[in-house]
Amino acid sequence: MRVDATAALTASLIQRLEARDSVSAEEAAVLEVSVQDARIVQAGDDLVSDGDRPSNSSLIVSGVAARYSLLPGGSRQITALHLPGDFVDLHSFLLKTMDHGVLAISRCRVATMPHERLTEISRTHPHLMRLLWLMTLIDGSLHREWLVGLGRRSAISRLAHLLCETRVRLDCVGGVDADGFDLPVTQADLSDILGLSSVHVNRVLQELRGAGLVTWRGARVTLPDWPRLVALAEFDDRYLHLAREPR
Amino acid sequence: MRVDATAALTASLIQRLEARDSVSAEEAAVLEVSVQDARIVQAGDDLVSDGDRPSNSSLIVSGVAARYSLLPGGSRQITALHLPGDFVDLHSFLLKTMDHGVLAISRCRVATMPHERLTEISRTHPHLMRLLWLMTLIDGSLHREWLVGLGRRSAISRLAHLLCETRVRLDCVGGVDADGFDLPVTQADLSDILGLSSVHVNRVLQELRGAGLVTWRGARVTLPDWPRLVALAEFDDRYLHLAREPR
DNA sequence: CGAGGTCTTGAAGACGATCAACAAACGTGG
DNA sequence: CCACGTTTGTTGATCGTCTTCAAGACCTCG
Repeated sequence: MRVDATAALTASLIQRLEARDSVSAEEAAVLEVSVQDARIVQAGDDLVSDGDRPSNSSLIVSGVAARYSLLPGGSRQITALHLPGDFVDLHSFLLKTMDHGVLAISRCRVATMPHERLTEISRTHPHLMRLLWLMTLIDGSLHREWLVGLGRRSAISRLAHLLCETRVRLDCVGGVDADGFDLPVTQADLSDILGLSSVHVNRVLQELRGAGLVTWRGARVTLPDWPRLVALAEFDDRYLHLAREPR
Repeated sequence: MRVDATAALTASLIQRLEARDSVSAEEAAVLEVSVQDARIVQAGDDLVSDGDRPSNSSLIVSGVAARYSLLPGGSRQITALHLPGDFVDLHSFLLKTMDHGVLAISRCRVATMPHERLTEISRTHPHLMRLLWLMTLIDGSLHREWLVGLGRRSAISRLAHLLCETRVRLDCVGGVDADGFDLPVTQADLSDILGLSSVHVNRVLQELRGAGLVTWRGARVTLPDWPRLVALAEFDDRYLHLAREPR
């Protein structure tokens, strides 16, 4: 399904890049003309599937998506959560073959950039290309932080950490207001992110609610006591690399 | 400490790159002149520390290193194991500040490439730069596979998987012979890789030994029944992206 | 030969999984 | 707008994997 490209598709992407370095008008223009083809992906559908060899990379314009791997036994592990402005499969530009899938957690508006344009950018706009590289490096940094969580954090602090991380990431693209933010993720999804059973996610979430650290009704999340949540999560946002500096 | 650069410092790196795409003579030469300054790092010492802002990136010439994060409570999670030919902190080129440390697990020979040379390569040799980007993307791919392991695999299959992965990766750089390979990693190190206690690693390792899947004396590892080990680990090497194709 | 690190073993207990049943919320069509 | 079916969330009981604590054996290397 196609939709009109009314609003700038690259707005959130550029916001993300601008949080790390300055983007010249020319670079912004290059992105603008390279990112096209907005489409809607329904919740539960794959943006890209395991084994695909995409000829373009997908940029989330709105909605939430997740990278996931399925094990032979049927269990699922989500390895990343992607928000507006994220290039979910930028790595397929060089990796060529997808070794995991990406699915829409909520209804997503998705735009694409052809891989030939990326090759071209690598020849003509080295700095812009370094910024795109940087985005994949930050993905890696998130992966490492999740590894620390899965390996060494308790269930409750893992969940608290995810909420802290998501709040900060959403804040970058204007997804947070005074009341909190929308996170259209089920407890079953959460369990596949956190490496827990959905029953345990439910119990741990109730603990956080009981402690007055989280409210979560429908998709609406509020974090009434940020400092205590950060302390419980041992959250330190350095790994998000939010400093603006020449790259 | 400095050592003479007798053998080519970039041999393993180029071997790794050549496993994914062809490297032109000129590109190899660029790497050769950019990678310098071989030094020895003793086992247990940091190659790079959390918080550092390196002005060059470190390439492992020989030995084994690990990326790790320390939690406030003192526990440690290892997020990657690095072998000869790995650029352990290539990402610091763009991330600028290290958000984790890299330590020598065994005595390592380490060479470095200045970040200015990387910037230069990004301007003058876009294809070579894409290959370096690719190396960081493969790191990310390994991170995701480890996430799947920590989140969804049992202790025994996690350990089996690590052994499969390490065998294949070492094989790429000629680190495997008919008898097996050297993996100078203690059970305590293993426990920080696998997110387990060292006691449990010991027990699980004995299970693998008992099943005739692994022998491990000192640093020497052999895997007498590869097919059964692969099956137990549910190991599928696609995520290592070992196909040679234009990138 | 001694000393520190590494490996091994046992016992007890915690954290989270699994199974099962039910309640609540949601969305879809009548 | 309500009825209905399906998905999502909640609760209880039981079970298993892995942790923790502790002590002793083994090795390796100065």
